[in-house]
Amino acid sequence: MDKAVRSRLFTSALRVVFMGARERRERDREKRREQILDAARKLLLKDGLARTSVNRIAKKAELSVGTIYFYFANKEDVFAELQREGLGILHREILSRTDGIEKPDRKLEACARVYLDFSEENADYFDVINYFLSQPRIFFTNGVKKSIDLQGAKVLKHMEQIVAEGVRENIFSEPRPANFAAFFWASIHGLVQVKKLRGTVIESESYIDFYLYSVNKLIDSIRRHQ
Amino acid sequence: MDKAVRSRLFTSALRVVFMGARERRERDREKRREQILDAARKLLLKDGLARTSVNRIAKKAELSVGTIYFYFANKEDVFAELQREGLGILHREILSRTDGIEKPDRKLEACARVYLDFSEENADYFDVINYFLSQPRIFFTNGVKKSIDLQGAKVLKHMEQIVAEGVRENIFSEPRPANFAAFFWASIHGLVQVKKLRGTVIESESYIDFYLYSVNKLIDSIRRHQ
Amino acid sequence: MDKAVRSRLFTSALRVVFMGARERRERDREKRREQILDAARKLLLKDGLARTSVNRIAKKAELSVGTIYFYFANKEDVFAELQREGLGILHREILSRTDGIEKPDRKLEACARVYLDFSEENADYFDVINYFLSQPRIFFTNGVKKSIDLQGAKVLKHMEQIVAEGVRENIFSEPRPANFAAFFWASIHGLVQVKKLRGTVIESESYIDFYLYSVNKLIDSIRRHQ
Amino acid sequence: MDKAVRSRLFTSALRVVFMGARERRERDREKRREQILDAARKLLLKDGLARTSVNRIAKKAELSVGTIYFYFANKEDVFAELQREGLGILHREILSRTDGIEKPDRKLEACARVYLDFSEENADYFDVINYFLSQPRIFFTNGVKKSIDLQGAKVLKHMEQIVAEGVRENIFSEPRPANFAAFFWASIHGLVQVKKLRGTVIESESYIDFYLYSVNKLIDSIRRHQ
DNA sequence: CATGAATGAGTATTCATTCAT
DNA sequence: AATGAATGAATACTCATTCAT
Repeated sequence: MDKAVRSRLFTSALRVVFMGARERRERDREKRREQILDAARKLLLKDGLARTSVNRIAKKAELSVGTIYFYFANKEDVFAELQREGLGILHREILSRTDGIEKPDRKLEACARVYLDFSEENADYFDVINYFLSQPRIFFTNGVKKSIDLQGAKVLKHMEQIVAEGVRENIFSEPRPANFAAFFWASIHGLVQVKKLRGTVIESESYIDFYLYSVNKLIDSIRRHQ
Repeated sequence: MDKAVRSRLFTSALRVVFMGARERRERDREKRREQILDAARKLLLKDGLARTSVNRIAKKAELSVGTIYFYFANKEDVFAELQREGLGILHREILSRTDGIEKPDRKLEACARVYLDFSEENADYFDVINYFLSQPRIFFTNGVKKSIDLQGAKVLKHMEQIVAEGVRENIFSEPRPANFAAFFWASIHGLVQVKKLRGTVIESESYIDFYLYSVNKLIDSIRRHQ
Repeated sequence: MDKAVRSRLFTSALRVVFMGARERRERDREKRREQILDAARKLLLKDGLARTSVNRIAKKAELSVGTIYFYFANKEDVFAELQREGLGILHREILSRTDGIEKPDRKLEACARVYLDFSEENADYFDVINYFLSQPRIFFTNGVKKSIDLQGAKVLKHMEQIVAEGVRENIFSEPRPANFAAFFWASIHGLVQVKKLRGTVIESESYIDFYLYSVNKLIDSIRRHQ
Repeated sequence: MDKAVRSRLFTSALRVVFMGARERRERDREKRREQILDAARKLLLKDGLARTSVNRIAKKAELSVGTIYFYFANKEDVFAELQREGLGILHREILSRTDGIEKPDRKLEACARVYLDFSEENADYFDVINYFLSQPRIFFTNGVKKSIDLQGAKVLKHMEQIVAEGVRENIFSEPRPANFAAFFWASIHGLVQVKKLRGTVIESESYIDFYLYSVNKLIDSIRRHQ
């Protein structure tokens, strides 16, 4: 083996080691963030926002408080991330479960079903979203709010397109699809929130019947009558 | 005078004295409770839920902290009382502002307007209601919970009656007025909650336009089409 | 012993007990305040303002943090009290040690000596005063500042009166005694502060000589020359 | 070529290479130090002493925290350097602003004015100086302390020379110019410190009037009376 | 040489609640 | 029945410093 070869080998070996180190670090960082978010999510869902402090997150994540602040600028930032995550999942879910459906009205119904399912199957994420929505007054700084709203907007945009599609196909009659999408979402959100009152205030036989009854009323309100 | 007579006389005399004292005590106790609730309410309306602590209530009421805990088991108990108050205000407001209206559809619209107004003008009462409603676990004693539910049920019942009225007058078509009332309320609750997103997710020109647009869609969904 | 007497005795006994309790409580409160101030003073002088936190004061005083805040509204309030105390002692000291002296110029010199002595014998209190004087920018809220300044003003007022006396006796010539008093105090304060530099920047044989040399220069500056 | 010769040649060759490298390294090191001090200075002037942390210096300097600790043992060490800078600025300022002035009494007055201006215009440098001066214990390594004292001594020396000059010119009468310089500086330092009390303790119309009134009294105290 | 992740004690202040009197 | 002193854990966030890589 001559010098040149040896040198080249050495260099490449070094590169591998260095690349590996940098990559590993990056991966470690991502892992730490996830570790923190996991702890935060668990606490939030177990004890509620009020009792989810940075100190408790740190303890749960088996990290120091300082470390939390190394990875996140704020307590706010931690929760914002969780909300973005949740909205992302919701969005993908909606996309995949409206994909095979032809008729726009069925698509809207599917959206509503996905929302209810999401609130049950991803109860944790739903609660995070719900938490901030039902929080009295502002909690997020503007920048963070914008970024969350953007994720939320994706969901709404999808519904809006379904409505527009229905209008084109002469199934729906609605001059402002965006408005209806917002209305639709606000309503099903309220309906899902109210689920916990079944048996007392909501007397209906079964909640799912009540939910679908309501969703259909919502869809009917833009259905074109011949 | 024999012993028995003397005894009876004595007992009845005692009763008179004790009744007076007991009644006075009762009245004093009620006065103190009111005094505490007054202070709590004032602080709630001035500083919001988060900044209304027992210590501050005590200072405001010119009583000691210990006294607060003599009359209320918890901080939550104080707010539970306020929530009942809030629901009472909402109920009376709805009654009075639907009173002069003839047409059931206008009445429903008025209900929705009252709800929005209440969330703005009595923002702190609204927050208290919302706080306890979006809380996952129950921490009220059964009696307290029942009494709150009762107040809430009154509101729904009133809406149900409006729907039933509309059905009788052939303006609405709805086989289950109670269901629709619940749906209506859940929807407008969601719509009010979503107000904080105006400007980002809710793009509509003005929130009130969006709100009324939505409320009318809701009412349209049970309107009889000729 | 008849009933009336017994009743009166009982009442008076009760009063004694109650008075005692109230008084004892008052004394306890004063004792606690002193306890807190003692701890605060010790820490301030040992570790400096920056390291004198409420938590440390509490630990030193063997009390809980909450208790500190029960007796003082602020960290600021604690230190303000210390400063007031110190200024009070200084004032009394100046009064007593200028009392027997006839000549105004000797009186002023005595003031300066008291200030130096105070900085040595009550080094702790002097340091507290000095600490806040040498603190960059504001530390106290307006109300507190006013109250401290009032104590300080007493000291200055006394010096001003000495100057005015000297003017009346034709020993001093100074149209604005208040101005001179402030100047005099500022100067001797600076001189005392600079004591720690003796041996390096201040080369003079003995510090006390340097101090008296300076004080006499100050007094000479208003002495009437015949 | 014997071993010894080879060795000597090798050593000298090495030295050449190393000297170059060492020098470059030295220059790099100096550059890094400067880079750190620049950042520290900027933060100090922008946010004040309290908010200038090592982490923030590192961020500002676009270096890692570790690097700061490679070049400076302490946070204090960084500020010690800045203090030297501050004293240097003060010295140069005094030199330049007494330069054109003829009369020694006017020169002294100018010194006093420079001191006041410095405390205002270079408030943060003044704070650093004051901070270390009013600190009770020494925490500088001897070398650092010496170097600071030297800078401070330069300022005093200059004042002493002005006094001596005045004595020679028969304007001043002062057997110990060094003593007076120290006295003068201690006094104006006290006067500047006391500025924050204007409006309460210092009642004078305007602080600057009070300051100049005082400075003139100081100068008068060594002025030869004919 | 340089990095930057990690630490954990530290900050002032608030809080619901207890309990001896 | 009422008081009010006392608690101490809790809050979000910062800091100087260390150390493996």
